[in-house]
Amino acid sequence: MVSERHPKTFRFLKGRMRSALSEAEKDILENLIGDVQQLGHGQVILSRGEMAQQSTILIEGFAARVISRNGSRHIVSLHVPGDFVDLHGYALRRIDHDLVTFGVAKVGYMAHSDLDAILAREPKLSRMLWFASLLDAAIHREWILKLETLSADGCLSHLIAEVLARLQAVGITQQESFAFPFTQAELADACGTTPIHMNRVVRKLREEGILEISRGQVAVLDKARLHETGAFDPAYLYHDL
Amino acid sequence: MVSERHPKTFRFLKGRMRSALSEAEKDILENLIGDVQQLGHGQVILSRGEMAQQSTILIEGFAARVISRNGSRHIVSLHVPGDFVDLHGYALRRIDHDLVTFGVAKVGYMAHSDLDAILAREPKLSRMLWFASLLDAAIHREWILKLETLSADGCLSHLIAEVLARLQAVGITQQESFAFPFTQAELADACGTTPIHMNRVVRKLREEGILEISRGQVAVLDKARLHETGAFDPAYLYHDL
DNA sequence: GGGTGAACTTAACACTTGTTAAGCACAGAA
DNA sequence: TTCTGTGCTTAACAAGTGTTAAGTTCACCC
Repeated sequence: MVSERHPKTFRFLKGRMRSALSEAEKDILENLIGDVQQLGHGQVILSRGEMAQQSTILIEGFAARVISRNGSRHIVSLHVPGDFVDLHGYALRRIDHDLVTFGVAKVGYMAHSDLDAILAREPKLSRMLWFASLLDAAIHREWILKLETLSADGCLSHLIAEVLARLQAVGITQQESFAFPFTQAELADACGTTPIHMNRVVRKLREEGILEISRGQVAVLDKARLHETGAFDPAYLYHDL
Repeated sequence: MVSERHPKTFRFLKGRMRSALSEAEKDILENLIGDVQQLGHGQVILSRGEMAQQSTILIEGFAARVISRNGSRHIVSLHVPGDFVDLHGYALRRIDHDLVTFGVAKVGYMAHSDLDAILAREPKLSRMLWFASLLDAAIHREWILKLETLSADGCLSHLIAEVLARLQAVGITQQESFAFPFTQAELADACGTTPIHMNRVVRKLREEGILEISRGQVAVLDKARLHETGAFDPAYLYHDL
């Protein structure tokens, strides 16, 4: 873990809340980030049951919310730079899952006492924080829908389409190829299937010329058909707000 | 639709936020409910794309968030009395699904302009509202987990176990039998399966003496085994907060 | 350069679930 | 009462997915 203080820019944070916040408000938020750490792959940011005194914003890399139940691991959400990965720990206190980094990641911490001050004095920022958690809930609902309606190939397509859209929204990638440090077994954990079946699905999408996944790298070869097989419509990401 | 003004008590609202709010704060919230309506079965409280000027609290009956996609309907969340069913419409403005009543329901409305006032002047209440949406997100995550891990019989068991726990938490039922106006086809919509398969599952749980579902009435015959087949642990409902 | 382990790949078979088709039970309307 | 529609039930078959068991590839370390 490498630690640094008061980094100069958080372009992701600025990028994310672009239209809704003034520069002054963005500065308030940015200055609340007291400590920044570089984490390795598979580090636990916050584990189940912990009472957090701070919340975490993901600055670089990926993170996921992982629930382990009788031996098997399941991924219930994914996070990209700019996300408050455990903002809900602020109001909920106790958290029912682990937060784990995927690949090398940089995170910033925000003390809950500072969030108290925001809630007391900055109604517009409060609403913004609230909005951030509602966006999480909207993404959860879309995951519920995809798990209810899609078969495993559609589910993987949807997942990749979502990650691409979210990365592009924060300006990390313009191309349709990006680093994505998840193994096939972990993709299976996020789609509610088995590694073996995930492998069948990966092969199928590769053979159809839609997608190429190998060694932590994803290349979207045919975005239109990816969206089609994943029934993907980005409206739920509220990128226009 | 029958309309009444300023109902005397909202025991469900009081029941839900019991420990966290003072009586004075509960009164503030309660007085914000401007209009109360009695709705019939299958009424749309709010439909996709609408820009709501108010949010809805469910006082009696059930409601669900329904997403229709190429002809088929899917249920992504269920609501019991005491829930703000579309609080997220306040911060998100545009909503990506329909809200539909199941059975006869009574709802109250809260103007967004009044919520603005709360956010500006009542930090503790603001936090409470935020908590309410985080609770929704926690329930969403549990649904994601159950859809990823459980087969259809586990999924139905989990659904029934959750509804029972939530009804008991707001003090509507002490027994393990309750009115639940959902058809097998609608239960299938909520579990991501087909009506035919839901019927197999209902029969199986009935034959095993775990559950009895008929004509909109559910009777839990063996709660321990229901929780076991549904891998149900109520911690995610945060009823202790 | 060979060994090691993790990730990936493939195959065969069993089980779960979807599909199509049909008939039954029950409540409400005429 | 009969008619009618909706919800429920069942069966047979097809498709999707889980399980078990191998084998392969690749990066990394000795």
